[in-house]
Amino acid sequence: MKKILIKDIANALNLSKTCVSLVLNKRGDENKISKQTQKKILDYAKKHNYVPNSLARGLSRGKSETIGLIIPDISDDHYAKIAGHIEKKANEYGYVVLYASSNKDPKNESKLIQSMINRQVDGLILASTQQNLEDIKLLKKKKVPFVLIDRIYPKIKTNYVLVDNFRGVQKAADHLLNLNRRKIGFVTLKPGLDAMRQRLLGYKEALKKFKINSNNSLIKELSNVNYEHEIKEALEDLVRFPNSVDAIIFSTHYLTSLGLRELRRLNVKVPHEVAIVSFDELGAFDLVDPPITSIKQPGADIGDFSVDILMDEIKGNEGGLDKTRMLEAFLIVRKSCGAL
Amino acid sequence: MKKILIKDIANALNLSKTCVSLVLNKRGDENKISKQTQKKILDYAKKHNYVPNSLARGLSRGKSETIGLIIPDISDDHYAKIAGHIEKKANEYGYVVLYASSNKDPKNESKLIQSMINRQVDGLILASTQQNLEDIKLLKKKKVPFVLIDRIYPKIKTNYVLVDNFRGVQKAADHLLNLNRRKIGFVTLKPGLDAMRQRLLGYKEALKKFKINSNNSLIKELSNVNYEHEIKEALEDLVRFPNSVDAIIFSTHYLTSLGLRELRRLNVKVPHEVAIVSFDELGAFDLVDPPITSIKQPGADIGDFSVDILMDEIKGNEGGLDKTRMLEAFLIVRKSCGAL
DNA sequence: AATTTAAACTAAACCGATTTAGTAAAAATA
DNA sequence: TATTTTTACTAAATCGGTTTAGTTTAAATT
Repeated sequence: MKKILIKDIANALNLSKTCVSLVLNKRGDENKISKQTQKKILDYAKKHNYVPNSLARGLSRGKSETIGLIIPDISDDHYAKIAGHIEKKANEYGYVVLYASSNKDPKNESKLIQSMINRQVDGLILASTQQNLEDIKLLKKKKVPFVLIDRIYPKIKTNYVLVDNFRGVQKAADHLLNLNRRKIGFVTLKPGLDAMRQRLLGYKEALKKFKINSNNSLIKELSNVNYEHEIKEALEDLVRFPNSVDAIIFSTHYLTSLGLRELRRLNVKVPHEVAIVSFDELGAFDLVDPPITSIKQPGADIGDFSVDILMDEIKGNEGGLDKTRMLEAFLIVRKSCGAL
Repeated sequence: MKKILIKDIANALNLSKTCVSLVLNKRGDENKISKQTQKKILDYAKKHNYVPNSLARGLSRGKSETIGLIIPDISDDHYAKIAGHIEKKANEYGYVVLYASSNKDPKNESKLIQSMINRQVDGLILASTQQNLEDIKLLKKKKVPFVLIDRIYPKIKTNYVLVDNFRGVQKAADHLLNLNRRKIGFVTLKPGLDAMRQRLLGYKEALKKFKINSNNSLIKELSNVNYEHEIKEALEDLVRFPNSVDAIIFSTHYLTSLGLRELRRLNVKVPHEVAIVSFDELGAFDLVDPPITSIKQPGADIGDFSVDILMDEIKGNEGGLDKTRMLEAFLIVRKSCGAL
């Protein structure tokens, strides 16, 4: 029951390695290997359960039927969902996924890109830390097929699969405004990420269209490392006079969770006193008290489209068409915004 | 800026490939390569940013510094968390993770195991479908280093990292019993998985110790494919006379979510009329109305221990000591059980 | 001075595939 | 019948490393 190699098949059938290899790669006909010989080889291979050594094959062909996926953190709900879809779709194309989490560290990300490349991945899908301009440029120059998801490098033209953060938040704010909420707070993270910037802009744009002056004291930008503490003060400030907001938009799901806990502590009635909307959601948001109105990101589409584009890229099409797919985020209306 | 190979370094410095390879693998001293030569090689390599081609290296050494991780589904919260920890820990050991989801299909799992092996992974961590006895036996026979997590094959002695499902549920039931709930329902999946069997046994054991006869009509075993529908009828039956339960234990988090929705639809007051406890939890369970008492699985430990054991296994120790780590699950008490 | 030993490397085989550039024998054509 | 084509393969190079078994030169020992 030990591993069987091409050489073994060749020896057993008194044929050359070449012949066996050709047949096993379905290139027997075009190379005029007789039908009988082909059958003999195929049968023998099946019977002895031959499977090629992917490393050897990858080495000699310079490809590996593997794509690399680098994300900030696989244990984050959002990325886990995307990863699941990417894997499924990649499998359909006959590819396997090698994944790695950068843990939001650009240095780490850089190493991982290197590591993926010398593992001969055929392409990369990357939710970048957004602080790796040089690596991305290099990928482009080296013509490594890749797709950036979720995060944008404004200076680089390439393949992107993005969510329309701007419109997403705008929808949420519109919704609140239409429900006659006028003092809307916005709790977000400092704009290290373009996504955060876009969400803030979407918020401002919505207010503008309603002819409401955006008031900076209603906008709370928390530090990426210390948000768990900062959010307490931020919410107290939003809720108290003179701000006295009647609604809050949280720019990401974990801020929502933390924020809601805080609002409860402050004895603020949601949604009567303050309505809330969350960008992105967690599994049980519909069961929360109150169920949380969320802007839902299309995780399945992000996964599917990124693989589709990557496959295009891999299959030659080196025109370098720089495909960008901007996906819509949807508002899921529940009770927390006061609509129901 | 193109890829630089060992051959290139050798040529540039007028040395042999052997010499360069030895030095780059830190085997220069033991092979008596002069310090100067070593420095020359190292400097040149650094300067030109040499990184070995992992496929070539893997092929020739028969190892790849990669471990394979096969789980039912990466987008499941529980497995995503575990995967995150496995990756982190593996990285500490200098390993990379190749992951794949079996989607709960044994055939698929079987293929993935094959695929991982001919990618020369140095070891496997496997949350099996539990219907792959043959493959697991084969792994053992072939002495492939591997660790099974979360799922057990009672017939196979090998390395396991498991959660004590029995004790976990027992704790939950004890807790409810101590709160004077006496008619406790148990909603679970048909016991395809040993974990489910253990949870059921834990429930029964707790009742037994309290001298309560377990009543089969209080136990609802739903089909793995159709539970979303079946749960409705199951809950109605539990809640109505003559069953009229005063508590329910759900054997996994998604049953809890579905179940809670259903209880709301039935206008059952949780926890006043019916207390609930969930095995395993979802991110926002503390925010749900009411916050859900859960039996929390030690995801971090599962990840860490499984990698530790696997590394032991890989680093020789072929004694085949069949290490088993049984981890405790903890009860997190919140309002849904009526305690607070 | 002859022989051993040590230092500092190197040639070539190997890992297990793929692929290029043939070749021998049979069949077709002139 | 001699030549060309076609059929049905095969030898050997290649991918980019690692590793085994030497080799050469200088230093140490007898």
